[in-house]
Amino acid sequence: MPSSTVENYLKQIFLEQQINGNDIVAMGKLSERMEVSPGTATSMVKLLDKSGLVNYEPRNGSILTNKGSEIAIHVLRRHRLIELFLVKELGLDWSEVHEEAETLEHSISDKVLEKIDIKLGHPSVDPHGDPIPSAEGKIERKKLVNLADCHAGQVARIGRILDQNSEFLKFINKYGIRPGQIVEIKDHDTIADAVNLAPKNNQPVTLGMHAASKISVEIIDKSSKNEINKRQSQSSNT
Amino acid sequence: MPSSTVENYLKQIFLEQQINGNDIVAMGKLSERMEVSPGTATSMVKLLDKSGLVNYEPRNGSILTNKGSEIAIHVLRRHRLIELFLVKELGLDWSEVHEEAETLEHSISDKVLEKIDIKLGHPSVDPHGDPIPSAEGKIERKKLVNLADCHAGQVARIGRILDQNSEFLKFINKYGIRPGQIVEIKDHDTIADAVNLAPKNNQPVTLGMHAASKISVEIIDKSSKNEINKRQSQSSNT
DNA sequence: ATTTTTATTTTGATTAACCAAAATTATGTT
DNA sequence: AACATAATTTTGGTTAATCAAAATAAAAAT
Repeated sequence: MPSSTVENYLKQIFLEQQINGNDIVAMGKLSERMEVSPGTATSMVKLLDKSGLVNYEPRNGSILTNKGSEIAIHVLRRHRLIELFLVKELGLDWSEVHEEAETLEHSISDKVLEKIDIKLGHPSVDPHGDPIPSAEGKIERKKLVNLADCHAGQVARIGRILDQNSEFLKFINKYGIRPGQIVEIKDHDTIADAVNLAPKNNQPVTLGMHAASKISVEIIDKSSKNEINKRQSQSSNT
Repeated sequence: MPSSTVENYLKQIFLEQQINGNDIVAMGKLSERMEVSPGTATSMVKLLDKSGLVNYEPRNGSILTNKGSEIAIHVLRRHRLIELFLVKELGLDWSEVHEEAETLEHSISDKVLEKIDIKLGHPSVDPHGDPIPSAEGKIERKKLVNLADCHAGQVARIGRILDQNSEFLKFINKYGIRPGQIVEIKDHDTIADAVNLAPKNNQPVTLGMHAASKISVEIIDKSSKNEINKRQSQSSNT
């Protein structure tokens, strides 16, 4: 049974792989994510390699094995189900559940986890819009696009909020912008550096491009002129 | 912030004090409860003494300070609220929640704990009938009596089940014997070495004296069989 | 009052995680 | 190519929690 430290290393490697296209993860990046000294990360990764959880290439970095990946995904499942549970069942604010889940993800048994999963009706996304892996480890991956790259006339579903900042979350939530919500892009003005969007059943709201770039969406209706989406939507946290 | 190891030491000392009349706890007893070698317990207790959580008398034993007691009670509150939550909200069986709570009691934040407390309606006993300390650390202490010492005609509320054995719990549960349940003692026969009791809305059951001694109750009506008992309202706590 | 038994403490070692700082190797720049 | 910079690994050391086995002290039995 992996310690919670080991689980965290695997999780961080996994998350980093997610945004770098499954490339090998540099020791610097890992030690930064884990908030430990580089030397510590090195010796840890050697141990993980020895137990067959990562492949470690000295002077280069490390990448998860299947076994390591499985564990990481399971941790992520726990984390995200717990987050949703805390919001939906216990009424915590979505801005505060991340920290809570950070510790609970290592102490909840599979038995309790599955009860939670049932109670929530086998949900597929957590309160930040991050996908919840299935019990079998499958992650439903949607092609998300940055809101700042959308065009006027498009209809989209809010996917993920990339900024976990509590103030930001409260702000957008107030205007009806939250994962799952359908919105229509009313206007995208490069000169004004702003996007105007109307969440269904809500007043339209105008966001500056910087704020818009913290929100990634899934395009439902491409009905406007077609262009290439350049900005990548990346996940910041779990 | 005390480590979960420290929390466990304090909890075990507290529990042992409870049953030995707040006397000093011998190192042997502690090391046995903690399932560590005697030497380990000794060195740990020295540290606890240094941090003002216990008073350690070499060659004699240790006893909690107020500070240590406060922490122990808080851990117990967490443990018991979690147990009840797992049974009531997530539908786990009361025979399996003890183990789960054993780890969760160290990782749940006070914020989440209070949400759970609210959701459960500030309960005062856990699924085994053990009292749940209040947020302020008060423990409601009822005068409980052994079922084996009750007399025919008495009406009592099941208090605690002293045997955590899963089979036993399942058995008595099947016959409606569980904490909070009101029962009437129909017969107490020393010769037959048995007690016959009728849980409200259930068939009467006969228990051998040994089994009966694993159940402690709170006497509600001391009247012997010469009086008509008026029913009082009961809570539907399970 | 000795001896034996039991309880407790000490000693020396181990393991998982960590750090700081020195040594090494790659990378980038002139 | 030679030097400077950045990333990585090594080295030596720390802390919390543990154990086994030796040493000591207290309690019980003879």
